[in-house]
Amino acid sequence: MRYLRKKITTGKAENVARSLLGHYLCRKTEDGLVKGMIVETEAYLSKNDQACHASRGKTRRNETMFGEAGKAYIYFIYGNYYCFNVVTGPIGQGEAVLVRAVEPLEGLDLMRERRGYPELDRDLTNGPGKLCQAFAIDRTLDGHELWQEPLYLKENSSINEKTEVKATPRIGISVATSKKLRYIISGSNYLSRRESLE
DNA sequence: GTTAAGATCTGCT
DNA sequence: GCAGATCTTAACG
Repeated sequence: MRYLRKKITTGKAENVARSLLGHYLCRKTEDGLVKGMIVETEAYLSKNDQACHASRGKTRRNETMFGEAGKAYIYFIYGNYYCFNVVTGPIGQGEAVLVRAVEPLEGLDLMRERRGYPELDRDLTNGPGKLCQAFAIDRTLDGHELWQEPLYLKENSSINEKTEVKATPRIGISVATSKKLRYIISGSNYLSRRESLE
């Protein structure tokens, strides 16, 4: 298994959001390795997207969003939680993909410890704040290059060609709610919301 | 300096 | 299904 080719994280956020599904997110700390498969993402565009942090220009918080594709954009929200994004656009563009949920694969015990031993394994990582807790991701990793340790993307060379991807409205935003920029692996048991019938 | 809102989660009903 | 916790950020004065 190799590191994810950098070009997969480069391009229009909608396309990258779709492409990242099924690949792996890995996190190494001195406590060990944690690994999960990406099952849910959201695209945040730079233009005509009021929900995107970059839509009102560069600030100290969002400046990595305007940086190089393949870097991590991490921000703190609601007084308690971090959200993890992959920057996708060329320098100056301001687009990114929010990783909302992964399926836990390795380091389950470490995730349980960090998450306070939830009853169900899917509660380890089925939400942007939860997966950051399980993966020990915080602002110190903002701007980190995702093709090297200790936080990196790895290729899944055996993604099922028949994997069904669905696009739905994004979650938790109050503007631009009609755009279908949330992408999920249909049928996954590790999504942040139960798949609705559409 | 002050204030209001936020790409969420948890626990309770 | 819904309200409360919690505090950083950015917009405004």
